[in-house]
Amino acid sequence: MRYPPERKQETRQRIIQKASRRFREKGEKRVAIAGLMRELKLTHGGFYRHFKSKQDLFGECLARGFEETRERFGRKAVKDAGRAGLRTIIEMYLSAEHCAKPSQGCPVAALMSDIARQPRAVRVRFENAAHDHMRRLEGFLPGKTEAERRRSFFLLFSGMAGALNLARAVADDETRRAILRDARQFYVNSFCKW
Amino acid sequence: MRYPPERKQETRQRIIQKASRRFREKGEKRVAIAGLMRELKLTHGGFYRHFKSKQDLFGECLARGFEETRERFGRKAVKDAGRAGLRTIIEMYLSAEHCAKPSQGCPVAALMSDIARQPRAVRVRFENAAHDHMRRLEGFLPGKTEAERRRSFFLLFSGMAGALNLARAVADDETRRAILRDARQFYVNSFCKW
DNA sequence: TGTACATCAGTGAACGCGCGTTCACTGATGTAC
DNA sequence: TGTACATCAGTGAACGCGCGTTCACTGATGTAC
Repeated sequence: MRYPPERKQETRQRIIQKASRRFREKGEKRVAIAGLMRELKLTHGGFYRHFKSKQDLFGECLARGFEETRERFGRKAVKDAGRAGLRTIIEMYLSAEHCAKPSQGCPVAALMSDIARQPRAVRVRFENAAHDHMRRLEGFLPGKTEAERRRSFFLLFSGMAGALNLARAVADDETRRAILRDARQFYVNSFCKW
Repeated sequence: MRYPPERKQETRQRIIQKASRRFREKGEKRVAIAGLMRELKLTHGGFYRHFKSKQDLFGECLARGFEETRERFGRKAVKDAGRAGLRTIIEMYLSAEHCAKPSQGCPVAALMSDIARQPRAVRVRFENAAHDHMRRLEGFLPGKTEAERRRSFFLLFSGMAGALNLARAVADDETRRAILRDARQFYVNSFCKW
């Protein structure tokens, strides 16, 4: 059936949104196209009208993941520019809530090792999305030059993503809370004092 | 055929060693039992004489991964106790070489997001292996009490694992080198000055 | 305004493949007598 | 010392399932006349 012209873009965006969450929740390999489309009340065949391949979709989903995270965490931070905003961002990033909901949080934290294993084409898209993400957070980052802020961004977010992942990996709740608490303190101390 | 009694343990260890490397290289989902056994010149059926399931093997492999990393990185650091040794460990952990060879390096860095998605039983084993790893590195860690050293350990290694993963994820060689260089500097500054 | 045709998002069967696990079997070594 | 039997690491076919991708088809809407 033919549908109104804006419908295709809508469907495409619905697929990306759902997939982006599923990927962050389950990992790249554990999300299946057919299951994904079924969740959207579509059939798997139509998928290839929107994406070249599963990998292509995965690439899109990384950028989308950053956007979603900004919407979730950025909003509250925006009222406080610079240092205070950064503190808010760090505390939200390393919160018990973000830890408990990988599907709605930072794609780097949720998909770190998956991304590292992707073919170059996907990693190029990841790098672009990460750079774009950085530019949108630049106002919060310590550093006088762009290069310094870039350095802060990569250090802070890779470190926090590592800590968050470790917190997700351990089995004991007390250990998990301790990891998050210590990391909040450490990253606030290290990055909110410039 | 029946084999000499020590043979079974040998085979078990051979499986763990090969699997541990394959897992770190490809991720949990992309390693297949049959392929793994074929690499060892065995057939897949025999696998279940040694392990209850693939998950069971994965659990074993995490502990083995830590051992291997200690053998690789610890040896050079051992001559310098404390601060100087820790600096060596940090520089090796964040080296271009470790970055390029996930299969022979830290299992946390290689499998971070995979571990976070495992069922509780596997995460319990991971946590135990991580604690054991910490105890063996305790002599290098800053902190007066065991709790302080534990805190240092989790902060330092989760942060470094995040940075290493990010370096592996980006596509551009220059960006990768910059991430590693900045991280070496940051973690040496933060942890080798107590 | 009405009619014939083109478009193309979405359908669902099918292809070819790989995977984790089970199971009846093999046969060299260990053990009981 | 010699013989009969038990053991069990390893074999390889089979089971049941899921996956990414392709493709002929459908049919409501858009377009040309």
